[in-house]
Amino acid sequence: MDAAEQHFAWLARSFGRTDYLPLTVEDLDALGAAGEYVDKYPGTHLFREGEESIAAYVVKAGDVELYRSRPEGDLVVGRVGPGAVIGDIALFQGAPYISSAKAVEPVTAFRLDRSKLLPLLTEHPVIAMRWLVAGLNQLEATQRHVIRLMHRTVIEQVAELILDEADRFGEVRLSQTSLANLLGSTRQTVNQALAQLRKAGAIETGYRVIRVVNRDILETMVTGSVSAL
Amino acid sequence: MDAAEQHFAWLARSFGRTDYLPLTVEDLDALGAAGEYVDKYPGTHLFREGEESIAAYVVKAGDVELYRSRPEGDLVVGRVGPGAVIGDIALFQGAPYISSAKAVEPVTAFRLDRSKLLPLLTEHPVIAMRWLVAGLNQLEATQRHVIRLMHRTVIEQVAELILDEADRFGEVRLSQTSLANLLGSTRQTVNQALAQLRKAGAIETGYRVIRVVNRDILETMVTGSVSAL
DNA sequence: GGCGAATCGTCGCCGAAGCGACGATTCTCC
DNA sequence: GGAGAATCGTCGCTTCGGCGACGATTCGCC
Repeated sequence: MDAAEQHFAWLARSFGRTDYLPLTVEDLDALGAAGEYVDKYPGTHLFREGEESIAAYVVKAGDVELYRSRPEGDLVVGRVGPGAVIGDIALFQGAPYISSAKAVEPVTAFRLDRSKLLPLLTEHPVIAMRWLVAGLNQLEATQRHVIRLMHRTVIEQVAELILDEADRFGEVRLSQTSLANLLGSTRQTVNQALAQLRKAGAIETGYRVIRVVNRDILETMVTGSVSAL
Repeated sequence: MDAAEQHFAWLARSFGRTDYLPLTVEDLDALGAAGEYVDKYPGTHLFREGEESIAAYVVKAGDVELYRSRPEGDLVVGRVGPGAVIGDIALFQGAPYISSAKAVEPVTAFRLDRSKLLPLLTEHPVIAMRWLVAGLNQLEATQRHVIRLMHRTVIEQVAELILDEADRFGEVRLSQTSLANLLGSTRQTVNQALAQLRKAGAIETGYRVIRVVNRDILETMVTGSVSAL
């Protein structure tokens, strides 16, 4: 295992990961040579809506929020973590970025410029297919997002989001305002839902943190099939 | 131009169409040889949620409705037309179909089996990239769907949907029930919105048809940036 | 330790929309 | 052309949630 392989091994593990599409060392080398790492502090942008699309990014660490600006306020269309590819839609359409990407944590991403990306994908079909799989995964997540938003009360949405976002300590480190943005709701309404869940003994709330106390209660709040992927 | 090329020329025109990814005759031949045409009557399924994913489809003609079943009722996650690729998410994930696909008009689609698809994409990078572009277009449409649904009154949603779906005669041939499903709303509420638009002189309504009378009024109903792609 | 900014907790009001109900209209098919 | 199914038009009731407001709590930083 040479240096490059080790350096980019995370790409092989997380980016469009599938068992039937192994990345060779040559693929990884080519990928690594076609871009460079960028670090972003929380609150800074990888790109903004309306800018000319010149690069796509593969997220290595940290969460990125994708949102679109509307006259009435920003609208979060997704929140993605390691392994996700962003900015590629606009890139392949040859159009300006259709959403803004903001780091919500310290983010490390791998940046691929348009000029180098197209030849790379043409010459390395496996990378193109990995990219495809990553895009389709994102599509699936967005469809789930739609489902989560439709025909459900805020308390159901909140319960499901907490189950999804809780880390291994059962904690969700988000302000209630961010939570509300993710659900397309308001802080006040989300707060009321949290109050109900708190009274039911399902969670505890604190400053920028929600702790899961009783997972079962949360799961029963989510009507219908919880694990119906 | 030989027979095969002519026969599959629609693929080159509609499927993940981009200027920088021309399909060669060999590409088209390979694509044509890897699958077969299927015809579906309105109301019949191309595949159903939960079934093992064995094939993906490229729609040639007609509209297909993608929906997921929930205990509370079906939820339409998208409606796609010619050029769209469906069923590929599950296929590449190696998981059961995550949504059902139902023909809402007479549909002709090109069916590609899993076993033939993977080698095809690996050997024809341009096809893989076209596929990728098609997937990303779908992702973009789904994001727009999210935006259309969030923080908007039903009348705004209805106005926008009518503008999107109207054919060249300014007619939308959908029952109000289907329309409501597309928007995740109810028939009654949609009907009320249509009544308002009718009183405003923007549309006329009939049995399974809505005629656009005054496009400008509709556009002013859609708050914010109409053409902000 | 103190000060300003961010976040949380909670009201009350009101418009939007889901839901059930019922009759009128239109289509389809025999 | 007639029967049954599908669709449309419209009420009224009720709940959900957006919105403004205000005070309490917590955090970061000097």
